[in-house]
Amino acid sequence: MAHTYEYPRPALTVDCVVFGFDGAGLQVLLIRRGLEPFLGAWALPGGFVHMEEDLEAAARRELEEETGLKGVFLEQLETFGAPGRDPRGRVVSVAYFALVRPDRNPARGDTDASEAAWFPADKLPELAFDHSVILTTALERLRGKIRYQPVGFELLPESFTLTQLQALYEAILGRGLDKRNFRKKLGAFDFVVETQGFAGGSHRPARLHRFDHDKYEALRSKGFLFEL
Amino acid sequence: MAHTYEYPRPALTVDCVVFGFDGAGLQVLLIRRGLEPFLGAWALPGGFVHMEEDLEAAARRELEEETGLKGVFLEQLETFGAPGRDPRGRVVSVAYFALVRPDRNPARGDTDASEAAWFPADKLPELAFDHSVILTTALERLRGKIRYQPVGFELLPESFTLTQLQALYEAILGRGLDKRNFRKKLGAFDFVVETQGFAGGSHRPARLHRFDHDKYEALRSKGFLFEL
DNA sequence: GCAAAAGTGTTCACTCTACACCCATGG
DNA sequence: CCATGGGTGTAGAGTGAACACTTTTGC
Repeated sequence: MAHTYEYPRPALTVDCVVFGFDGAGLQVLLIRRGLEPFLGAWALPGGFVHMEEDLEAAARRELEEETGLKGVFLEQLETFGAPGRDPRGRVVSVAYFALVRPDRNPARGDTDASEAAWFPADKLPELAFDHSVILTTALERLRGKIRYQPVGFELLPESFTLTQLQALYEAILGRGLDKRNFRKKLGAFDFVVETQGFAGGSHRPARLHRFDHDKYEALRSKGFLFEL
Repeated sequence: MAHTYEYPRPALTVDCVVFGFDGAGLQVLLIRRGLEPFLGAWALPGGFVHMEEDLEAAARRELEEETGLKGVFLEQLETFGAPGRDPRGRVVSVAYFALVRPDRNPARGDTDASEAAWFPADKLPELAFDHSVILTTALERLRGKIRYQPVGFELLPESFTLTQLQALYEAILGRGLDKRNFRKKLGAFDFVVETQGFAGGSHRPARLHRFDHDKYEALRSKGFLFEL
């Protein structure tokens, strides 16, 4: 069991593209850098991978340290390793993308620390390093993925109205959808089920629904393909 | 421009899952390891990333060094970094998948060196490290990808018969397709065009076709979605 | 009673699927 | 002339898209 590899090694980081949904538009969680380089610039949350630490675990750890988020949906996106992407030297970054429900979101409305903040996905500031590239990649992935996998539910509260769900799809896909067709298609899948609750407001209350993960898994394992 | 990061760092490698098509089934190119650990075992071609070397460049370099292949279709797959995946210590591997045309394939039928060999994708030997996991991931990705992106052409010669193309799709998707429907759908896309050539054989010659990359790009940029 | 959002069906066009026979060549 | 794979069309079912009005609630 030799201690091999006495070559110089690139440094290894993880970065997270965190998406949220505020009811109207898709949002991205950024942090303000407190260190050089790019001190004061906005950047994706992330940091160095420890020895003996799994990559996804590193992403979750950094996410919690820098934004307080835990237990979110997280999936590997792509690894960015162009020489020169970090002015300090060779740094390779494994990027993840995360989806956060608005109800378990400590950073939302966070004003005491100007360290983490949400930005509309279509109106982002300049970012440190190559983080804009990573972000664009993540957006494309999300747009592609939402069409054939039920990831959208990770951006809504546990129970939601069908109008909210439709607004989410419209925001991500960037185009309007027909209300009756949208609901008809959902009706065909039985993994979106009614709850007993209703949402309030100055108008007719909307029935709340939830995503039934077990029913979805049962269907999917039978070679079922979701498509919206 | 501090020389920061005096932490211990994981070692970084690239590994390539190389797919080929022999006219009947999907194949994977493996190499026999000449070093410990797993000496003599079959493994994915790959190796260490140099400092100052782009990740994809590293994958291409290793591919050429170990199999002689160059200029192939190559795309990043996923990064595997579980602690313990390499008995020598912490090694993180960025996996790529490659598609090679049978006509520019030096390794095919290679018998003098028992170093690289093709295996049917559904009948693989035990592999070193976690390479079986990587391979399974690559297969899933290929199956998913071929349905909405014209990657299949990267596995066929420059010009091919429609029967060959259909056989390829059937091999990857793992089910039979209707000949008339298959050809009807291709006819609707005008990026598969007739050439003047014919394939020989003891029977009626088949018209050769080719993939028109420019026409495809023109369509795709207009928001066109390929689906087979 | 009015403003605001919720909820609900039908028709038409198009796409997908199933299906069987004649054609061109080499031997 | 026969064996082998190449090449072609149609009908019926299913799916996707367009489209407008009634209901329920708070104020």
